[in-house]
Order: sequence, then structure tokens, then C-alpha cells
Amino acid sequence: MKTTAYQQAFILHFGEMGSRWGINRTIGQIYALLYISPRPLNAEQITEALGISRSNTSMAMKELSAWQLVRVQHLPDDRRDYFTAPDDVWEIFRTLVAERRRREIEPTASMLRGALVSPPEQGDDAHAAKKLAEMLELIELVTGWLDDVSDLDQRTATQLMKLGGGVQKLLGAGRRKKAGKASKNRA
Amino acid sequence: MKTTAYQQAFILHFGEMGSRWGINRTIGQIYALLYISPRPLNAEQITEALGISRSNTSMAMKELSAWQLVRVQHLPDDRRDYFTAPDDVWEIFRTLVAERRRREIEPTASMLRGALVSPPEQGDDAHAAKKLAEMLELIELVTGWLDDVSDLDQRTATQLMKLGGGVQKLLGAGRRKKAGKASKNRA
DNA sequence: GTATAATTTCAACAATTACTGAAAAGACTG
DNA sequence: CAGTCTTTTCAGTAATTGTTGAAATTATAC
Repeated sequence: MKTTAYQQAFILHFGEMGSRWGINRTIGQIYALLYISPRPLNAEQITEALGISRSNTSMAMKELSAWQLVRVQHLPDDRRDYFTAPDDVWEIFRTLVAERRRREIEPTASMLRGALVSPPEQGDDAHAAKKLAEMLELIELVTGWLDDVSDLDQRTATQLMKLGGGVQKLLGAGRRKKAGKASKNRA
Repeated sequence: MKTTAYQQAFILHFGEMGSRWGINRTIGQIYALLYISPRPLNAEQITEALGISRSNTSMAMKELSAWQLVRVQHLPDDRRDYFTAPDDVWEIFRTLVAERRRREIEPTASMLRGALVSPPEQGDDAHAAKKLAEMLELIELVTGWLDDVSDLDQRTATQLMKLGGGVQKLLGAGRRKKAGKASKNRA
């Protein structure tokens, strides 16, 4: 597996962004490679294309599998594992959102629920409990909404996104926070 | 500044989650402390409450300021800086979304635009370019939508969120991806 | 100006996270 | 089952990131 300069640029960018996204460089690069690859790749091809160690590839694939971001398939008369990223970028997006929610939001929501079972009623603790409740309310609103939206088919979701702030008209009562500039009904 | 056990639990949780959120423990703890504090705190109070070094506090505040997540104010006859988190959890949320977008999404969007100025038209590079275009389209759709929604006032945004998947009715044509279970018009 | 208070910088050190090579484990073939 | 191919594990090391104390800087007061 050799990569073209065009592919390299994309792969290296994902590697660099990896740290900002809370994944490591290797994983970012591998996912970029799989995403643009027109065919499934096996671990050896990935290792060679990126110039990393075979064991590093193995660990990265394990991590990507845990995130549900890759699929494994097999070719006839070849017992190696071949990996692909889902074709549909929307599906990838939904998976990312769901997994980040599970790992980064749920533990906090759960902690907050626990802290609010019998909230303190006096002093600074009472104030803290109030803030905790506000945070939990926001989290539940946003994650509940994500639940609903992830149940929409892509076409409806796209329509909803394109509608953007125009939703206020449908809702009737909404008022703009700031004047002007916001787009409506993007092409 | 001493913290109660109730406050400690929240602060420590944020510290632990910090690494998952791509910030460090100190910053997570400080933000938790400020968020639940009923009054502004100066660097010395933060240092003492969390048992960290004064210089660590200084660097963390710099980082939080860069994220626009804290405000500085002053008290009469006291020249120390006093820090607060915004009162409104929605405002914090909007800031987080905006900053993550700026740091984690925009650089990629910009790279993709560059790679698509004169896209290759043959071979695997052409396929790669197609995938890049799909990714950019998704990014622009989602970030454009975020722009619009962040212009809505909180009341409208809340209404929109509560509507959830019910939006399909307003849009008319949407079809459910999966049957059943999704909530509509959450309380 | 000098003295004092508050904050920031930064080099050294600590802790954590990432990567590798070698060895072990697993999977299939004949 | 022995032999071969493939994947995984893991201890050691490299690289990165986080934290500190001491010194430098900035701001204010006298």
C-alpha cells in the first residue's frame, strides 16, 4: 500500500488533529486512511502505508472497534482481517456523537442524578445543588434531543439542519437573540 | 476557602472527567469550583481549595480565559483578580460549542476546502476527493445549523429541543428511521 | 523613585500516554 | 498433531503533557 501525496495530506492532517479530538495520532491517521480508501485494508497494509509498527496498528484497530467506527470483513481465500470505515459519513457522525455522549456525558449525568437524590437545603451546598440541577437539566434536554434526532432518517435530519433558525417561524413564539446576519434556509 | 464534602464530590468528578474532555484535571476542578461557587474567587482561594500550586492556578486561569469560560472582576479596595463562571449554564454551553468548533472543526473544514479547490479527477485520488467533499458538506451543514441555533434565544432553543423528533410533523415529509420508542414533546 | 502585592513565566521534574519489538496466543491447514 | 500465518499482549522505552518552585514581571501605593 502506497499513498499519493493527495491522500497523505489528508491523513497527516487527521493525525495532527487527533490530539485535539482526544484520540491519538495513529488512530487519527488510520481512520483517515480507511475513510478515503476505496477498498478494505488489512493490518499489514495499514502498517506499511503509515510507517508504524504492526502492534501499534493492532491496538489502534481495537480502539476503533470499541468506538464502533470500523467494520471487519474477509476476502475469499484470505484469512486476514480487512477493515473499512462506514461508507456513509452521516453514519460515522452519528456513531461519534453517540459514543462521545456515552463516554463523556453519561458518567456526569449519572453523578449529578446521584448528588440530587437528597439535595442539601441550606447554605452554600444548597446553592451548589441548584447549579447541579441546572446542569443536569441542560444535559437531559440536549441528550434527549440527540436521541430524537438520531431516530430521524438522514433526509429529514438534513432538512431540519437546513431549516436552521427558521424553525422559530414554525414554533411561532421565538424571538431572535441578535439581529440580522443569521442565514435562513441555506441551499 | 474550604469546600464541603458535597462540593468536593462534584469538583473531583470534573477533575477526573477532565482528561476525557480533553482538558486537564486542574482545569476541570477549577471550573467545577467556580461553577458552584456563590461568589467570585481569587487565585489564592482556588489554590487553597484545590491543594495545587499557585503557578498551576495561574496557568489554568489563562487557559480558561482563552476558552472564554471565565470572567474576571474586582472588589473594592482589593486588587486581586476575582474569577467567576457565567451564571447561565446555557451560556457556558454555547461558549463550549463555539470554542470546540473553532479549535476542532474549523481547521479541518479549511483543509478540506483547500483540498477541493482543484480536485483530482481520476483514480483513487478522485475517490478520496469525493469522500472529502462528503465530509465537508456534513461539516458545513452542521456548523451552519449551530450558527443559526446559537442565534436563537434560550426559550426558543429549549422549545426546539423539547420538540425533538416531533419536528418531522412540522416538516411534513420526514419518515422515522426506526419504529416506536422515541419520545415526543418531553415535559 | 522604592516597597509591596499580585501575577506570570519558565526550567526542572513528575506523571501520563503512545509506540515498539519480542514473545505469546489464536486460527487454520494438511 | 506439527507447521504456518495472523493477531494480540505486554514490558520497556520514547514522547508528550502536567505540575511545581523560584525568579521575573507587572501593577499599585507611598
